[in-house]
Amino acid sequence: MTTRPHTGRRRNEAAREAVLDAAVRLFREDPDVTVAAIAAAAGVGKQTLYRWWPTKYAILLEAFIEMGRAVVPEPDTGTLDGDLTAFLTATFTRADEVAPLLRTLMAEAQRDPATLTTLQDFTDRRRAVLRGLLTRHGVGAEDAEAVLDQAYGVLWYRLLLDRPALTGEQAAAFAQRLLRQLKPAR
Amino acid sequence: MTTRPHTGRRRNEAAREAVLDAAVRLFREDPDVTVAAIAAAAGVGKQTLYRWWPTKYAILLEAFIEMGRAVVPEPDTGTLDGDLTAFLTATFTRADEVAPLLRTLMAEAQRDPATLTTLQDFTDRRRAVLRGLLTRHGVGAEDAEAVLDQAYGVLWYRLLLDRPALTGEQAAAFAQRLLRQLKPAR
DNA sequence: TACTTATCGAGACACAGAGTCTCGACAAGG
DNA sequence: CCTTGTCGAGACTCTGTGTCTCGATAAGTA
Repeated sequence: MTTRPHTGRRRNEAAREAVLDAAVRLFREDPDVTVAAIAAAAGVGKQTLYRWWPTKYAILLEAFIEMGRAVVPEPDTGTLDGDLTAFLTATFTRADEVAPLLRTLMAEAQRDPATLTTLQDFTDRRRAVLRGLLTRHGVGAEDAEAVLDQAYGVLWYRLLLDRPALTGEQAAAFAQRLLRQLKPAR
Repeated sequence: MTTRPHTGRRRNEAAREAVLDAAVRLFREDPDVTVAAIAAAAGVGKQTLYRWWPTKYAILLEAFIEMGRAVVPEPDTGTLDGDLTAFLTATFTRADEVAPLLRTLMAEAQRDPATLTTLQDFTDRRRAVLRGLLTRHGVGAEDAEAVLDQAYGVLWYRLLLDRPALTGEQAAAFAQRLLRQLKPAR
């Protein structure tokens, strides 16, 4: 079956960006924004939202993933210690800006399987970056997975319980702890 | 101002327990149960629910806290290694039973400040138990707090992203990791 | 140019669930 | 017996979701 060539009016890219923008802005202040409010803020009809996204959370998720594409720290200081410290301090200190969005997305993931799947994909990609950093420096697979769980575990745990994110110093100390627990064998 | 002695019909304890029971049972299968469904399952009028609880999540939270009162493992094997291993294996392997309830409560805590506060209290009490275990064996405050964050961080992180809870062996290995990262000074 | 197709903003609409209100019945104390 | 507060039950309002329809518009095709 060959795909029929596209006909008709094309999707309005400006409208798409206005919607993503409005969603991020409004969700930041109120996790319970209405679809109508997002549409109004974007200067768009409600049907335009439902044409392209299944729920308002799918809008937020898409916007968030596009935002995150730019901000993936991948330090290369030459040492495991230096790279891990740089990665964790950058990750933790930047968490506060996006905290309300992440909290909303994680909450929605608990009731909507589709959101959960997409959020899992997102977290898996973040894990992959840190995993690459670790294995590049010779950390074994078992050690690496444990460090991943602990690093992102602490990040999300504090985030969701509304505890302040780790400061730069605390994140650096955390990195030292994680290094100290690696299998002595390596 | 003295409190006026109570008059009128007293609260029906049987109804209260039926409501808590029904809430736990229904929330387990569907995070989006309606208030009407809980009332019907408990054989109770909706107004009875609203008279005693502000939201359906408050019902679940109260039921959950009562449940949890019975199940607080506090091992005493004599060694830090033994106690921590026992505590973590018990905590992680029992997490699956209550996973759907915890996920629902954490999700609600992201939008309702009152639920967040109560959930914080709950998690603080759990932290206190593990903290007591650690300090009893001479672990320093800084080390202890870091271990608490990591232990409960990993638990919640895997729970909320719908990853399988750690098995007994994995939890034991996790305990060893945490011990290995303690400040060498002690 | 004319025709076709799919999008656009806007708004009406149906539907579901939260939360309030009222009712007559009932239990406990004065 | 009288007052008070709870009980189960159901009607009711209100808000937000999601669908449907409308005329207008943009893009490709004949």
